[in-house]
Amino acid sequence: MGPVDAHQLLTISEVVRRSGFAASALRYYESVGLVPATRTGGGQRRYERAVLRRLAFIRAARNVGLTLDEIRAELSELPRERTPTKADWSRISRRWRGRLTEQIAALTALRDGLDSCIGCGCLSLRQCGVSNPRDAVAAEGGGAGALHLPALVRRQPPLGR
Amino acid sequence: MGPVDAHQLLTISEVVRRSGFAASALRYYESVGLVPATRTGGGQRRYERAVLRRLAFIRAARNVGLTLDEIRAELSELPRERTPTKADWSRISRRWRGRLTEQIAALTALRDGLDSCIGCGCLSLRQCGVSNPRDAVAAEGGGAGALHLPALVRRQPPLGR
DNA sequence: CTTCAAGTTGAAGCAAGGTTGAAGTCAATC
DNA sequence: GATTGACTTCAACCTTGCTTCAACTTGAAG
Repeated sequence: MGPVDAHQLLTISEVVRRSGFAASALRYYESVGLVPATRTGGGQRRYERAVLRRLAFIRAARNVGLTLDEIRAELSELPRERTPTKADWSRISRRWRGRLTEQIAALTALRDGLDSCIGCGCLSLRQCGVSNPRDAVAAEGGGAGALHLPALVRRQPPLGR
Repeated sequence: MGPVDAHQLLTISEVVRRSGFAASALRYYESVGLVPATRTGGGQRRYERAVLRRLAFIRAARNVGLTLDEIRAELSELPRERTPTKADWSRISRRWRGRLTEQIAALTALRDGLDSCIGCGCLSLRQCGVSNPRDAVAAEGGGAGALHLPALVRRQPPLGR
């Protein structure tokens, strides 16, 4: 097949090549309503050029740590089928920035807590901020100052509903 | 039952209360060989006090982003059943520190890339470092400098291989 | 027309880290 | 001795974000 002529519609393999997403991912994205595709008479997918931008947005959002659901929400906030303005993008990227800043702060706090622990062997439930973010202990003596770890960072494991 | 007497063995519910882990998690940890428990004649779990420290270690390691497998590896590095020395702990926490520092650097780079994008609307596959870490594009014109995002940070969502 | 890479589908699988439920047991109290 | 609450096991299920498979069809080149 190949990138033959200056068609305005792209085959899935061209989108794969140009976006870096796997074909299976593209199909999956279509199935969950993230990335639209039209079809040929025979049922093959044809993508508009605009999906490349959409995919770039998706990848960026994934890098920032958003789930596909969250991405869907953000995408739906961009007025359907008018090219996003700088104001749109600016609003969104400011939110992402805040999110990243939070994550950074949390990790930094964790690392600094760790620093203050090195060599102390204090890894005790009651006293150590690194093992005891948010003071999950309740009774058992007055808790020392606990490291507050925002959920964003704690979110690394799926958490189980 | 309750924390009746100064037994040296703890029931599962006491460990739940004092560690903050769910009982189901404790059972799971035992099943994967992370946290040992003895049994009463009737088959109920009894925990030694030391497991509280072990659980604290596990929580701290989870916070740092280790998987249970990695945690098992680190725990096995601590000589079985001698109380870890400060040197042991220091060695480990230095590793964790490095890991956190990497994560922080990656997030910071991502945020700065975002900063340089705000308002530019440039979210294009070829040019935008935020959407194009590691330059996944191959051909299609000379790629601009791409943000290198270590896997560590990308790991926030479960990832599915 | 033939050929064959490229495309299609739906269901199932994987990875991690648990949770939930059913069905039954233990232990301490009324 | 009966009730109650804490505990047990085991298998099945959950979530996210895809990938893989098998079996078939399209479509463009020769």
